Amino acid sequence: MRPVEDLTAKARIRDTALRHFAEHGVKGATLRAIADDAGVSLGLVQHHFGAKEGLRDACDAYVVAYIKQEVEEGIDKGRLDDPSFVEQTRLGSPLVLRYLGRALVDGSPTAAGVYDELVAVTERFLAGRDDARGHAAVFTTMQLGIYVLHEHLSRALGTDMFTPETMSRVGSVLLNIVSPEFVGPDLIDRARSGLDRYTAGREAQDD
Amino acid sequence: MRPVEDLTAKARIRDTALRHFAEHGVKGATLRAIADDAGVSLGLVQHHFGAKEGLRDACDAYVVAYIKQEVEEGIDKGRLDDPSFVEQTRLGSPLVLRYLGRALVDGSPTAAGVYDELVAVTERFLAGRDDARGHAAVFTTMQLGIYVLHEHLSRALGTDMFTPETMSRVGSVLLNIVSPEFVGPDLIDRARSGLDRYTAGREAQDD
DNA sequence: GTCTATATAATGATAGAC
DNA sequence: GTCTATCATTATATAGAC
Repeated sequence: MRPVEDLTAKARIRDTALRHFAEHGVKGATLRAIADDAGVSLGLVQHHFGAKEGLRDACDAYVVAYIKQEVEEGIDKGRLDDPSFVEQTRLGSPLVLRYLGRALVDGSPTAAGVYDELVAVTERFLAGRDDARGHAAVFTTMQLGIYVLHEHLSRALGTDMFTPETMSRVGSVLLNIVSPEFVGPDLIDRARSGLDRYTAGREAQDD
Repeated sequence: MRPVEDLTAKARIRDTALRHFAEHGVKGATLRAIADDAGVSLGLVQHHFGAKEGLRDACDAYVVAYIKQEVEEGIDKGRLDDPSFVEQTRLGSPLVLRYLGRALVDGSPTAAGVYDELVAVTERFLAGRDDARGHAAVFTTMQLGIYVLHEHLSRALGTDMFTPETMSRVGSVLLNIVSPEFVGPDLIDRARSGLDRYTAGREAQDD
């Protein structure tokens, strides 16, 4: 994990904006607060990103690229078991997911595109079912809803939902709620054993 | 259904604010646009509600009172089969649910209270289970997520999700996704037959 | 690349007339 | 209760120096 001092000012501004947009929404966040928090002047923010819209676009693009890369490395290249990959995901994903959730509510076209893609993937997985699209859409929406409402879920659970322990807990609960009929019993089993491996690995690591 | 002209200006402002806050969030909505849309001056908005915060509080209070009344009449008084009650709910609920979803994201303490209450009710229902609170929290969050992300779900489904037909569709899909083990097979059956009655009644009504 | 200073616009809040 | 006019504040955008 590289220290923040190593990042260029531009990257630092973008990272800070990601946090502010995720927490307050695009309207609620201010360029001044972002500049202050990133340790630069307001002018520099404008210089690098032109307008607020430009900064938002940069955040959108970053998040899409991040997700794309995670999918490629984790699924396509099968690095889901690689400890360094898991660690990297554990650190980077919460912010990206919080940003994505908020962007969905704020009406970002880019985020809408990600949503549509997730629905399409799920629909292909459910191909042949009765109303595959409806099931894919509702299921995807419910899962994303967890990230969008992370603040409330965290309050209800008593801890930040993005901590590894609570992510395990939420994942486990999810597997109990979803019908095995729906996703297929074998997939549920695979997910459950994957979750167990993750939890076990985390506990070993924390020692 | 009473015409809008019958409403006092104050009620009209509040109704309009409900829509604007639901769509753009509190930060994104402007008092001017609300005043224009309600057909009154900016000054009158301030006169009736003092500040933006006051208007938001009024909306929060209205929504809580609405939900409370729906629960009382629908559940406590068992009017769930009464056509006039169903019709009233069908007209009023979409806006209230959209507002509630957005208020949850905007961080309204009142909305957070509603969320907590819903989790508590669900937890009592699941009492005795392993990690009842966790299951109640995740399940409640996923259901609310559907309302929060209504815009995207509607796009994915190809129609506004708050139309009666699509509400039926979503409800039906939901019953397929949730494990009978989780809520209990008898409740699933009851919900399914309730949904069938609702759908049948609606179709008869639409003739 | 980075900063300071300034201009411009939008928005919420206030005051007072009718 | 309702309006118009004005003020004050905040935020974004621009210009230009270093």
